[in-house]
Amino acid sequence: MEKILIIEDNDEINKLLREMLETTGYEVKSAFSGPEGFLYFDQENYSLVLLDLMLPGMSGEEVLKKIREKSTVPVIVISAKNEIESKLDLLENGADDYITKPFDVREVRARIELQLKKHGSAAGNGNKIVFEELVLDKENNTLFANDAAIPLTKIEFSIMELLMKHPNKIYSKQELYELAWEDHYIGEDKTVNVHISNMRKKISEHTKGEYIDTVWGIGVRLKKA
Amino acid sequence: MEKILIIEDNDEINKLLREMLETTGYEVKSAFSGPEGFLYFDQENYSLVLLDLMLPGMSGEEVLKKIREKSTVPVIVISAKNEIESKLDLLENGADDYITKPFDVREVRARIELQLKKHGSAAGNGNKIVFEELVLDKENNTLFANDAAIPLTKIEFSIMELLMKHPNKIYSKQELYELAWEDHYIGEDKTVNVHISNMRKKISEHTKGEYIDTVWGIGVRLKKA
DNA sequence: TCATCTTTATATTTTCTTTATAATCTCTTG
DNA sequence: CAAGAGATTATAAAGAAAATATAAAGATGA
Repeated sequence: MEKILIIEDNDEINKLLREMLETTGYEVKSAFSGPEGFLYFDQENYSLVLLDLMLPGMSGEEVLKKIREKSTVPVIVISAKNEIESKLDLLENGADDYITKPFDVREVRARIELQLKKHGSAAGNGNKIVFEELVLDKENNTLFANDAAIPLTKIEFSIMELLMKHPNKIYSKQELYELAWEDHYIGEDKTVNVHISNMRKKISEHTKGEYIDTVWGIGVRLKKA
Repeated sequence: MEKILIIEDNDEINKLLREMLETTGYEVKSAFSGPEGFLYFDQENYSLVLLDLMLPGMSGEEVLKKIREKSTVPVIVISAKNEIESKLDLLENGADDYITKPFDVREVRARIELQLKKHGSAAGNGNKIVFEELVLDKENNTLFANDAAIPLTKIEFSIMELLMKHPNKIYSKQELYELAWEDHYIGEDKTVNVHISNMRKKISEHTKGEYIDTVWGIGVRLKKA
């Protein structure tokens, strides 16, 4: 099912959109401030984001910018007529469409469906984890780096899944071993090292920066280049 | 250091409170909607919560109720005079104190300090230690000085952790050696000196004052510049 | 057999310790 | 109170040790 994120601080409008979308058959998450919205966005994969411009905590423009640093998910901006007119450059700054208040819910629905179709419904649904240039696809045991498919073996996938689920968290080799192998650690970090090394080699053929970062004496983590 | 959570959707008021509290020496997290606030609350341990009543997404009353299902953390409600008068029963519903808008920041501070003292400041919290400009993050083995990340090695981290856990306490080199190395002291203070020196160098690139202070003939301690 | 995983062996990198020398402080003494 | 000896600490740089990287050979299992 397609998941849609609504970031809108006005309770009534938020609720209105939410009910319309849920009736239509989407799964909906509501956020009521800029930071809250971005937080949800960062935690899960959404098929589309509805974004108000006037938000407490962080403006819609900022939210859009931060989303665009990470993802190409369709974003539809919603805002008052006068706000949007001065900000038509939003479309250049990463928004895919915009809707002015007051709006007709049917129009909103139509534009959402258009965007979803346009974006090929292929994008971020269910079982994919995204981090910067990397997309881990659970269905195929495959890692995509800038759309280049990198096949991973079972253990490689387990390790990568852990790293990508919690980027920036440092995993000791022991943790990786126990979690990826589901076995007890017996002082064998060498094997882990080999897998890491192999993955680095594969990944770096398709990316600019390095992603698997060694923290000497502690472990490894996923980190932006 | 005490961490305080502000849940207030008005950007200006949020900022005002935040700046006042940070100046006073608290670590502050700002939320701008009800759900966002509760989410933060659920993720970390805070010593105190400042809660507005009129919030998008979830009312202050609801937030308070959900907080009380989980915690006895002191909550100070902030709201407009007329709102609060009709809701004096808040104090019965879990709030520890209330402040009416417009407020004097000094009064807010006084009430916060009162609540913290009352509550014994006991709350065992997460994995960051803060001292002045410095934040030691256990997750990343990293020291932040004014938000600049300073990577520490394993031993450096151990030493810094000790110093930051008990600022102003003087550690002899022997103590540092035995605690950081988990080994017995064999008359070698030179190594400790080198590590201290290296850390000072790294830190001073990002801070104004010196933090690691030598007490001649006794040892070293963490001390504000 | 084939692909994957593990082990082995060696190279590389980073960190830790030692060494050597300079700078700083304390305390004595005139 | 100033000067200087002796002790303590600071720092740079070299050497030793530890941790990790990688290639390639061997083991395992469908």
